Amino acid sequence: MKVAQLANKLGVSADTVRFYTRIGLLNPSKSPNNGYKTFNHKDMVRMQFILSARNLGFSVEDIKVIFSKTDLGDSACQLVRELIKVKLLETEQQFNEMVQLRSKLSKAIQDWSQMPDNIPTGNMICHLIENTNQEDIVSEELGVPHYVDKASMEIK
Amino acid sequence: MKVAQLANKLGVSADTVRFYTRIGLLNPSKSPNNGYKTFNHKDMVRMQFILSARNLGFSVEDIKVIFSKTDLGDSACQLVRELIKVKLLETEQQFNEMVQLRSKLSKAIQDWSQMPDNIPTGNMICHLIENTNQEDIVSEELGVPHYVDKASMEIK
DNA sequence: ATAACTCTGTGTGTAACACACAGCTCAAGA
DNA sequence: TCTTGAGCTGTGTGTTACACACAGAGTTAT
Repeated sequence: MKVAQLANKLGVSADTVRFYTRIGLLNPSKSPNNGYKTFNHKDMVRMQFILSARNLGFSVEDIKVIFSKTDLGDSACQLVRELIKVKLLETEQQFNEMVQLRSKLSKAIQDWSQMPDNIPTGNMICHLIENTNQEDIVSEELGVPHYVDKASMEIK
Repeated sequence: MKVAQLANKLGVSADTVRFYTRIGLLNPSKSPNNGYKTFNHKDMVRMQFILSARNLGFSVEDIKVIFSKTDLGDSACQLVRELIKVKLLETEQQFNEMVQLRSKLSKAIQDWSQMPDNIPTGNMICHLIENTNQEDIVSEELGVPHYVDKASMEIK
């Protein structure tokens, strides 16, 4: 199999396949006559693994570390279990940030619909943004963030 | 005010101030004797605006566009209102992806705790990851994604 | 043979900074 | 006055996971 064939088969771009090869995640053999990369079944399994892991949020670096074990014949299961726990924590954090940002945005859209269009002055560039943030600071100081979506905090 | 003074005052790094200057968001004057950047009150207002806008999720590019209006003395309010609507849509999308990822991760952690540590074979690198994704594909085909957190879909 | 297409490696761009570095400036102490 | 140490400067590179561009070589169909 050549680059484009593997890429089509797995629904990714040829550039993606080249990228993973370039950084050493894939090691296809090279055709002796034209130098083209040649992928066999094991390479495809490897590529599928990469895509599955990326799908679960593993970074390319994570995958490198995983391969460094499995390429020695060792099980990566324990490592994978540890990595995914870290991933979940990171995701939780990002999730919370998204919730806050989302609330902030929708509140801003509401509030701003009532406010006039002001022209910039020496102290104020766009009062919508500048005043919005004033409020945020006050809220944070009081420990009462706006519009926190409690229901979305639990994992199901 | 010099770089570090402004940075300290607003709680960011000196590199951040230099970065915004480098890309043209800030235009401090230069001290004629030593070439140091010199920030006045207007520069500080500008920097505060940048930080507030970034806080609301505006990109540096967005801010450039906003300044291109306000620097001509025009109101940016309407533009800002439009930009934030786009931002909210993007955030919604990312939020949904986070929810799905989070569910996927926590489900994987649960499922994997029961599964053995296998050694890689020619067709399987880490059965945890490879089997997990099989399930995902099935779910998507059936249109029944795992563990979607309905409560977190509404904006409050 | 020629056109039309695919493949190759390599280099650059993306977002928003962080970090490094060589060299200049400056205030203070000995 | 000299030195020391801190702070400043611009510029270059690294970060993530690819996408895109490009010149040149290989392949396929007519």
